Amino acid sequence: MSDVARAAGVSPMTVSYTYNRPERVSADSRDKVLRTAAELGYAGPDPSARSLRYGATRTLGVVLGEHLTYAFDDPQAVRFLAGVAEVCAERGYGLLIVPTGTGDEDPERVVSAAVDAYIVWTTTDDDPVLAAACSTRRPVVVHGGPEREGTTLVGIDNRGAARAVGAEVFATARRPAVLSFPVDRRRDTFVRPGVDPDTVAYPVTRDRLAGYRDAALDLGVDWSEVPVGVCRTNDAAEARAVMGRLLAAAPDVDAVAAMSDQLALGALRAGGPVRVSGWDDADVAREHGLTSVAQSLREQGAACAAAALGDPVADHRDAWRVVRRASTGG
Amino acid sequence: MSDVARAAGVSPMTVSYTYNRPERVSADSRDKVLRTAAELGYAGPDPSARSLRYGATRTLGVVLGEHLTYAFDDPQAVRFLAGVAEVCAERGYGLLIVPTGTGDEDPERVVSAAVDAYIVWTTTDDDPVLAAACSTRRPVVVHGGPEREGTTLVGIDNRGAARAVGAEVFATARRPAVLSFPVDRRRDTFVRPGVDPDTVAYPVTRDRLAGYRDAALDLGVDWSEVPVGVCRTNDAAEARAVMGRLLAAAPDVDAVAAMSDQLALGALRAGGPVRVSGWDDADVAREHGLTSVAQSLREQGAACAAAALGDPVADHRDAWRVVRRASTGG
DNA sequence: TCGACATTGTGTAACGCTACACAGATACGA
DNA sequence: TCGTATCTGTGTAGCGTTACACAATGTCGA
Repeated sequence: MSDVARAAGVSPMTVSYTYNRPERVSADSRDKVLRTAAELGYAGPDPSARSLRYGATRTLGVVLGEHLTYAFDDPQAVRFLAGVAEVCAERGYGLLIVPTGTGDEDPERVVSAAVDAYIVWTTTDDDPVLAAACSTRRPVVVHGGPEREGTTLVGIDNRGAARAVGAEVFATARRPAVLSFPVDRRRDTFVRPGVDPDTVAYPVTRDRLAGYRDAALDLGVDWSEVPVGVCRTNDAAEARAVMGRLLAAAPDVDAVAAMSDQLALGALRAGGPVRVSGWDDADVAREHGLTSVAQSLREQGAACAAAALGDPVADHRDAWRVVRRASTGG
Repeated sequence: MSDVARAAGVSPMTVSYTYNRPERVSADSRDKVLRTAAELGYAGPDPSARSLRYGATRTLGVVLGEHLTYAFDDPQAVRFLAGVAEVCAERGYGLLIVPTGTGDEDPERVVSAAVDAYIVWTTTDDDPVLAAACSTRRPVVVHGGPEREGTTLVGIDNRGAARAVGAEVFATARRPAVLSFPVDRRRDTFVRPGVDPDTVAYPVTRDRLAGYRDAALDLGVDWSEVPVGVCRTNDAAEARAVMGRLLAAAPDVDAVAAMSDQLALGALRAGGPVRVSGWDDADVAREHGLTSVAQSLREQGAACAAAALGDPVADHRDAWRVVRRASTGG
């Protein structure tokens, strides 16, 4: 910048004003500065220096959990991101996907991201990256959970919703079952009856599991007899395989509550149970006549972004409803 | 930082070394510094200042085109992003989605993003944002096109691929048709016969259209008789509607080459033509037995990221193949 | 002719950090 | 006892910018 100033025969401040407050500078100097800048290949103030000076970066950081790679494969996460991106674009904020690799590296690294606030996608209670984000004293908005002092939480009442859809899908069942997201950071797949919600590290998964258990108890079903199939990723093909194992272990299962439409689709394809419910009411649910818990992740993403930027956010706890379709008898 | 230094009774440099070269500092001072930092709520060096000092941000910028919102709705773009994200996560780079709104605002704003390099998703020849990115003198990698002096281009030979799949889908057809992406930034939808590829502003769309025309000419079909349906977004529902209009105008159409599997799916659902081909070989193509041009956008995303970071990249021009399925007679 | 006021340009200082060169202390073999 | 090497801490300078206060000019009405 000082080169440009020298070459144009003005002071650096004039150059600065040319870019930031063009009206503060005479048309003459402005033209001269811009011409000189073009000649010298100067493309405007350096963003890092500017952020340093301003104390703000006009960028939101999104932490997508320990496996960034899964995030883009998960249509839910993508819809959520779309909501965040929408608000960012509107306000001219950048959207930084914070690099988190295998989860083994130093979580403090996340704080080396130049952002004004963090949005954290559903994670575990003990996620070190969440802790690191909080330690920066920048605003932190968490989607789904965990709830944490000093952060804003955006999400629905997963337990209540699970109970409601569970009542629907388990209604006439003799042997209900559940298809679940991972229960801890190791993301093992397994099938086991009566998984205790309290042992689940992801708050969202924990709440949904507890809600399904509520529904089972409401119907007088012994939870310890309810097989739970845990899938590593939110993927229909994997869910189908896990469902196969579940049916091998408990062939009389005739109803499955799944934590996503993708998992539910896998259950349908495994060809076993009569009644199936999903979650999120994605296109795929509509196409396959799947009973599902409708919620707008896009809206929640937008709400997270707005909250991160300091706007007051509406309570989303009741922003869900059960959509009944053929997969639970219409 | 200087506060911490003062409180811990050491110099700022010692604090700096504590974070950046812990081994350069005695265990005593290190502990003292970290303890003091924790007390004062100091969470490590400020990223902006650090970038300024280093002259690098360890962040890659991705420009998703004039309508950020569409990008996340487009499964192709998402897969591409997944590839970029993968490389970023591996190397500890952040991935910044550069805010581009309606396209009306000052394109120079993109250069106000603190990134080390830009990756530009398929855009038009005259995209002002691309120009702005180039003017920063930071490395620019373009996916798909346009080709531009001083930038790296990653992408397949769209014309060749379109010609090949066109030969397949048009083979026994009496009246071929095309379902296309938008032809310019206005993104109008329309149906018109013989759209001239040279009038198309998006290089990728232009090349594919030219390839389809090549295929038509190879079969002795008069291009000016070939109806082209242009869709605003990469969405099956919209494609179905456009296909309906196309069939209304030309009911004898019996083969459709579509520029994506989503568009092809829309064509299938419109229930008209016998032969249909898609593009990208997504899950949806496999499920519906759709002949498609297979290419790995994820790999191309990864290649773009690698190129942006200065790695030499393999040529992707021939990284495609036609997958024949039932939709063109097996 | 003078002061009040608007317009335009400039210098200083600071944003928070780290490369570099150097200083003091300690250890060790000769 | 001395020189040399190693370890640890510090000061300076500068990365590129902009807020702020001020100076230099021009404009205008009284």
